[in-house]
Amino acid sequence: MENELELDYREQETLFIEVILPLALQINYTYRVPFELNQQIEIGKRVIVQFGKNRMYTSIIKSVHNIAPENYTAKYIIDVIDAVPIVPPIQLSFWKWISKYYLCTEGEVMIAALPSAFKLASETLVIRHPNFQLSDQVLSEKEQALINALGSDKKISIEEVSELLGQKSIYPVITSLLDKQAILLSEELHDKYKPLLKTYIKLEEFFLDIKNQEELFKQLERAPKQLDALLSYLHLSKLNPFVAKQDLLEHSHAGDAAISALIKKEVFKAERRKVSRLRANDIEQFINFELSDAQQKAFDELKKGFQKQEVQLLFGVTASGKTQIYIKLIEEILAQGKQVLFLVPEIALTTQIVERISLFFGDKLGVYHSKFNDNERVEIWNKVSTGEYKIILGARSSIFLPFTDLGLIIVDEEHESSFKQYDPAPRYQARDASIFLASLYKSKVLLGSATPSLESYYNARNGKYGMVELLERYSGTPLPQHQIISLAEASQKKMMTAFFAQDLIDKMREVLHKKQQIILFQNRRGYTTILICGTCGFTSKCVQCDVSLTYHKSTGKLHCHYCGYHQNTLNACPACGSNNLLQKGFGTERIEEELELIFPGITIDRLDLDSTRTKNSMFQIINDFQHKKTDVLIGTQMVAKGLDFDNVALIGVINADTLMNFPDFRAFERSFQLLTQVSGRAGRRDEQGEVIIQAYDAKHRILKQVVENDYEAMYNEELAERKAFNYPPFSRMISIDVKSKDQVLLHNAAKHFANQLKHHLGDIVLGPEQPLISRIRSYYIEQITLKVKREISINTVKEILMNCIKEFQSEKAFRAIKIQIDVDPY
DNA sequence: AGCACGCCGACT
DNA sequence: GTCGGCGTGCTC
Repeated sequence: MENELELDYREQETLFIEVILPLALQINYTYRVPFELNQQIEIGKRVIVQFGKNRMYTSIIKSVHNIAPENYTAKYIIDVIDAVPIVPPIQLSFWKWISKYYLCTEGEVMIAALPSAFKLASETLVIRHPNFQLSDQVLSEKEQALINALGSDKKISIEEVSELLGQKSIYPVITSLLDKQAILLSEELHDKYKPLLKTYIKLEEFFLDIKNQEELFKQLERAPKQLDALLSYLHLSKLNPFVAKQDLLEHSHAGDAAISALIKKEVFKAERRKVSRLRANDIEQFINFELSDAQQKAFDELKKGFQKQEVQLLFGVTASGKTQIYIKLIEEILAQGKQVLFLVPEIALTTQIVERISLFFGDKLGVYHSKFNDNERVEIWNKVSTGEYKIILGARSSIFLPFTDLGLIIVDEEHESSFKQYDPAPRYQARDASIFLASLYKSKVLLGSATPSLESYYNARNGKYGMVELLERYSGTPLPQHQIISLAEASQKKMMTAFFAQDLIDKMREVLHKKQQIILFQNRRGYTTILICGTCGFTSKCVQCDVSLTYHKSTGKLHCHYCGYHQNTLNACPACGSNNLLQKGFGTERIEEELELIFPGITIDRLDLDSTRTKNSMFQIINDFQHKKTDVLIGTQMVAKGLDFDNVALIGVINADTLMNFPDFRAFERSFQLLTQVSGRAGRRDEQGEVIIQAYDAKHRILKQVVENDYEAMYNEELAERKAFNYPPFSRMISIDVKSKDQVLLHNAAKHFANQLKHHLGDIVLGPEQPLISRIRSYYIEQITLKVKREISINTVKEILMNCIKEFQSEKAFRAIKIQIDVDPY
């Protein structure tokens, strides 16, 4: 009764709403609600608004009030899209926090947070879903009209749809048709990502009961093939209730027809699922496992720790079985009826950890990932919102999903840099942001790593986080043995063949002879072949960026890694006309070539961004290596992350110097982490692996610390350095990029801006400096860095910074200068 | 982000 | 004489 009165009252009220538009706008915009939509207004729902002359945008209701704006007449909103809010209030506060902390607009957060199907705009194109059959669904009159208009292959923009239907309120129609999978939005057409699907068979639940099963056997007596299929299923399903149809066909004498018959009889259920890359013994290991004593102890400690502190760091050496501990912990949270967010680095999503977790939790688990197509992402969004999905495994952007009751966030490999988004804004750190997110949901956070980031370890040491250590490898396999080879010495003694020292070659020969496998690690693909003139030293540069072009054998062209520009390779030097052009440097391609010369006849594969792009399937490369079709796998960072192979006897690091010499204050920390992670891939279940690291600076302390697996020593020395030079965790950094197409103007502007900042903030302002790459995509860049001591209020600094930017941009001469801010730029 | 408005160069 | 280049400012 009371409710009704309230609604009655609201019906006559004039409502205004503040909305978040998916644009980089500094201020909020106010719209007026027509009376007939009053009741549909709710914070977190999407509304369609006109913004500017004739642009339509999907925006999110941020707040509702009845204060008419004074200086202008608010436009009416056009439509309310959602029946229920799609963004919960907690997430809206989270957006706000992100925008304040990382100095970006809420609109930018919205762009990052919502799948694009949620952001239809007037120019979005609609087409008919290729698989849609008219008979599939009951359509309303309007829906039918749109489908008819679309024909089989017409593209119609949202704006045209509106004209076509003769009404402004078309979004419910679009949403409903999307729901029914009758239409697609244009963005999805370009989607290249297709998960590999395979048919899996499962027994209907009714027949899990032994009595029902016996009954079934009797019924099938006269259908021997079907009986055979059933028996094979029962045998194979011991490991996993989902059995691949293919396996079933191979292991039984039954054919397709028999299985189809059983599906028809509702004995079997068929399901298309993403292909599992795991072999049976892996599955077994992960379905039926007991925690080892060490794991159990760590698990108990974690639980105890969570009673005192919200954030716990699980410091477990490589292959210590952190995943099993995660699983047990997830089970406990699920038992409390709460949701779990499991964050993994970008690359790890394509690897085994996903398989393991998804096998374990089945349909309670959703995987969220920027490469998934939009339909899938929307589906996951909705299932998180309704609580159907209890666990979300995903990359950094999954922190924006509409959790209802989040109980735990796990950040696996928390030291990984892919949790940080660099470009575009919001430039957020998902690990750090998730700690704030957890505080909003009153949930716990578990950070896991074998090589924690210095910050996290520092926080744990200072009691800000709890910490649990797991120092034993799960299988009991000893840590691999390391050997450092001095490249300086080897080349002096003429003991080098191409990039390989003789000792490494000898070891490789030995391993290959035993039919075991090798992984070679080469730091960056950027460290590749460049074309240099042997006569005058000329190298080809990118026309838009300040980098040398690199030669790619696969395309036969010179490529820029920053903007994708490419041109044909040169036959003669454009500067001096000489034909003496040399290939210099060594990328994974060159290593592959050289290796073929040294060991003719072996099979080699490469795992890097290029090979996975052109060959289209990282899965294939990994799979081949796993099934021992490949002897040597040459890879970049990718091989270090989340891959487990059990026949790798040797790991070779081609050149560790490129890692350590990287001009960044975290270079040593990163080198330690990467080399330790790479090393962790060595060794079989029962056999110690070997790691050979080649380096010019073979006596470097980081190498020693990697060999001795001495995180503590690395930590202490690094921390002392950080303290001495006032780097994080002893300070916070804000990096400011000043950009312009005009180099001279930029230089003056950057200087002027830096002085302005120095005037207000003093000597915490550093720069401007030219970054390593001073031009990208035709824009020149200069960098100003703020190093803010812990004692100084970061919020005050941010406020002053924003004011300075305002002031700076109000000067006419500097209007065209772009300023980009990155808070915690690492 | 996009779109209109506005002020300078090479074209029917 | 005009068409169109993209610099600048605004969008509730």
